[in-house]
Amino acid sequence: MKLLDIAEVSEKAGLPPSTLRYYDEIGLITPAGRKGLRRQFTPDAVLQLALIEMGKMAGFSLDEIAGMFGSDAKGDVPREPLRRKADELDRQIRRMKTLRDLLRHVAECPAPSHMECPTFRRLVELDARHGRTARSRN
Amino acid sequence: MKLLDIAEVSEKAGLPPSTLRYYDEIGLITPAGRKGLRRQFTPDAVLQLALIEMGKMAGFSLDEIAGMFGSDAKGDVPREPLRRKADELDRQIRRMKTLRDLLRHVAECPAPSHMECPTFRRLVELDARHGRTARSRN
DNA sequence: GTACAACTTCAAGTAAACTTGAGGTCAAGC
DNA sequence: GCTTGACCTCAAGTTTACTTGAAGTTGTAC
Repeated sequence: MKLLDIAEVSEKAGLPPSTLRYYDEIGLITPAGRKGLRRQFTPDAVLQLALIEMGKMAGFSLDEIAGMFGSDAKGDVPREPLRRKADELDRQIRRMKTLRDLLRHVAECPAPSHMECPTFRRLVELDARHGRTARSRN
Repeated sequence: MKLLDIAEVSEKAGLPPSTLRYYDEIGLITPAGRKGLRRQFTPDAVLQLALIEMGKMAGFSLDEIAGMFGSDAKGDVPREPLRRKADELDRQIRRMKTLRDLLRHVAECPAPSHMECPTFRRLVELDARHGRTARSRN
């Protein structure tokens, strides 16, 4: 299997080498080996990094991401937490759709101030009610 | 108009008073006035905070959020950037749906390692292609 | 009119996720 | 076999978004 060095992975994943070293340091990714001091990665590392980016984009911490896909070795990621994360994502997607609609509305709405626009208020209030149970990032 | 003191707003918004003070300090929210030293807020502050939470959840920085809804006074938030943010949100929503599907799949899939599962790989690769142009959080 | 709980300010501390820089190592091409 | 550029390590610095704590102030209830 052909191995890639850090610069190639960095390039393909669109992340600086310093980030890859950091991820290695915290155990989020693991080089397949070393050539001298230099890290060598399998091509799958690029895929793994795409996965990590996805997790970050969804607001998960690197720790959480490690928990989801990291314990590959054991073969047994607990399923129930994963389902809960998926449900959480569904709620988050709902809220993001509301925010998207809000932004589009504000871009169109002639009201002097958003807070005076009933459509705007309705959307925020709707979210406030449904968002109660959803996770907030910190 | 009846004003709320910081504890009431904190309670209704589900945020600690220290956070409200911090948001005030950075100009993200503005108390309607003071009673002695004490901040007094309009009921709308609660709505505004819900809006801020939504923005945070979508991965916007407090600065970006201020830019979206903050310059209320001027009455003229530039529309084009807002539309672009909305489009960005659409892409993000697409990726989050992929991640959600991935999580659900991993919770079900009997493959010994995700990376060996072709369904898994296909989903990640699909995202990697589409995610290229999308914003990454930092 | 005094007690006190709830507010206030301001400086410093914290956590996550990196980046930067100094000083060292080494594989590859000439 | 030597240069060189790309890698390495490790410590310290950076940014964002807060929290904490000490020391002071004040509206409200008694």
